[in-house]
Amino acid sequence: MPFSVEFYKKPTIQVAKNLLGTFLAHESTQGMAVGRIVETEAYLYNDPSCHGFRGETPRNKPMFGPPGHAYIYFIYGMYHCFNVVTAPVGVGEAVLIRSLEPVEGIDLMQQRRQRTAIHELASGPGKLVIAMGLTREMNGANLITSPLKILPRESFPQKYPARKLPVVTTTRIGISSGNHLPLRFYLKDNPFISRK
DNA sequence: AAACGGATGGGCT
DNA sequence: GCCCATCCGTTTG
Repeated sequence: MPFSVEFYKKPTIQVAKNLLGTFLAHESTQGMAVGRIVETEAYLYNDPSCHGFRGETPRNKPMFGPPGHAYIYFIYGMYHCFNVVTAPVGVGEAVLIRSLEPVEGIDLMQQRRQRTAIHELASGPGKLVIAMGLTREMNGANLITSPLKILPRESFPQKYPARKLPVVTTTRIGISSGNHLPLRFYLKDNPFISRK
């Protein structure tokens, strides 16, 4: 069962931390792909590096909509990044999903990525969008009712039994403003994060 | 092991 | 016209 909207209504930094250890699942016509979220970044309305900072535009529209939806945008002419929308309607905030640990549908991910090494499949925001088969058309998708969902930490108890998950907090990657803010979060010692 | 640069196109000042 | 919330192969130390 996916999270209800209550999960996404909490403060954005809280959601960014709570997403660690949960699972992103996409059921496509090609098959099911599941990845464990191991690295996130928070983007806040009053932060110049946040797409929502200068107000709503056609591109960032989903950020200003209800929480619990996808915000997928095109970057560097070649890639897309996937975000989870947070904050109330009218407030443009989101959590960037930066890396996944492949869990299910690994053969499908390898096919989509044209790579065999497990560590290369989804250890970066552009990579995971490809591995999971996310497309531009899924921008704005409802993460509770659409084929793209987020599942709680307890969803795969045989592989990931309940335990404390130490979280490291540090600065974000690839931005040119707000660099000093402690808004990047990842699971300590996890080998699937994009960068140390 | 780290640094570098090319690919490639939409968004916004 | 410049700036990107990136990735990957190649070069350099």
